[in-house]
Amino acid sequence: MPALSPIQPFGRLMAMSTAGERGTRERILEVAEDFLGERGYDGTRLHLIAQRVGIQKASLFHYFPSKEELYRAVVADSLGETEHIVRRVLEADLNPFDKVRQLLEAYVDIVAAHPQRTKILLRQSLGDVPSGYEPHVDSHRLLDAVVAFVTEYQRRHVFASIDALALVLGVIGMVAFLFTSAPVLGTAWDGDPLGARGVERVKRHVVEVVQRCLAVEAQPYATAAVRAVGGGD
Amino acid sequence: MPALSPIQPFGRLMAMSTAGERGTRERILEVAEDFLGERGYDGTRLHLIAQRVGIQKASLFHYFPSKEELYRAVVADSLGETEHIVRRVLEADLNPFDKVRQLLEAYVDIVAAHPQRTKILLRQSLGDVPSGYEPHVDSHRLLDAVVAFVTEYQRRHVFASIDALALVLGVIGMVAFLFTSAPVLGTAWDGDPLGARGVERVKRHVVEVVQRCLAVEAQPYATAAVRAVGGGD
DNA sequence: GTCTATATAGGGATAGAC
DNA sequence: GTCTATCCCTATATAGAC
Repeated sequence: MPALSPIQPFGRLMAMSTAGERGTRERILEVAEDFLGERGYDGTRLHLIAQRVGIQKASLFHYFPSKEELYRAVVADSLGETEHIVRRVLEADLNPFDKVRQLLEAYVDIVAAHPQRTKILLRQSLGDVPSGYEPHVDSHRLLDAVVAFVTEYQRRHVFASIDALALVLGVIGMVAFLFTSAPVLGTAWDGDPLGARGVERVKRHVVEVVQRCLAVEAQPYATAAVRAVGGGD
Repeated sequence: MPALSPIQPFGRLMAMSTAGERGTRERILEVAEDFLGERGYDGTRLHLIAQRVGIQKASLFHYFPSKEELYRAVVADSLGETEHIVRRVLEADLNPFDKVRQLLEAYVDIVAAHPQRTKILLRQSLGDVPSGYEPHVDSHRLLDAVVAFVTEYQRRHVFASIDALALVLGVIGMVAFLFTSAPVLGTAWDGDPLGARGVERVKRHVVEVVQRCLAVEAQPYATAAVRAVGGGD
């Protein structure tokens, strides 16, 4: 039988059994990710995971010692891929505004491709984790890297001096909420936000917002603009 | 756990029992709001609510027929106050940019004053509701009203023609995430985001972001807005 | 209206055969 | 590695005394 490493950075890609079939363990992770995103940790029922995978509930415990360990495995998996992709863009050789664009587009793509993961991370920030679970330091590292990138170009006056940490955190929340809320709140949203057109729409919007926020020289427009147009009715 | 807000919105004021003392029912709602925000619907334990209120678990069922009904009562309460405040600003007689500012400041204040409510609403958008629960139409109405306000001034070319629905939804997500994530993710965030300074920081940031987004002629790389100001009228 | 005691269900986890 | 059967606990909810 194949060696199943307990921790798998991008495990799903390579942890195939020698028999060539797709690992049951990987299938469990997929299904669990779905349920954890959709229903949260407390709302996730192991027997439903087993049912969808097509095994008995007890068999789950052959692969994961507990519900909490299953949760940790799912989270580690999710974070790993996101970090990998974001870092690659971050380290690319691009001019800063293009890098911002690519960073955002890549991020939106990830979120759109794995909405359940995003929900899990959102839930984490809400404190929806197994009791006694401490949030990952990994995500901090990634966050810090992005903030550092922004700050560096602010120092050089290429980006406007907007609150960098707030901007980055805000964008994460913005993207996450756009995708998760649209099915519920967005009656006016045209079509499925996770569909091709929806993703493009989110992408376009987020890029525009952030580029406006980072554009230098665009500060005192607020009241000025409205007066210029003669607004205020 | 932090003390709960002394402010009593709407229903809680009048739903006194004939016994005449300060409503136990209201106290239950307060505590339940706390737990529902902090732990989610599935994660909320009735016996803990009872414990904190200082009654027996069974007594809860004297006031609410079920956990789900308790949840509905909490949500109705929360939504009511938010809608009331936002609408008041929305209908005020202000120039559009000032209205945007006040709208945002009021919203941030509400969220900061009742972080648990925000979490509950965020959780709703994640689908974290009692099974068989259908999301509120009320919030749609409010959302539509805000979007209509933005759209109207876009039509008049006072606001830039950015995706209005995405902007509004995005801001909601942004604010919510800033408050909920900072305790978890924001190691670099200076102090408690829900403290006075944290709230001001969020407020300042959100106002800046949105005003940049709505400013006409402030395309990335462009300096049109600055020229407009510099040139005077 | 609040309590004690209990009913009932369901969930996570284990034992052990195959 | 997967199954059946079951343990054990906790959670919602009810019954009924005071």
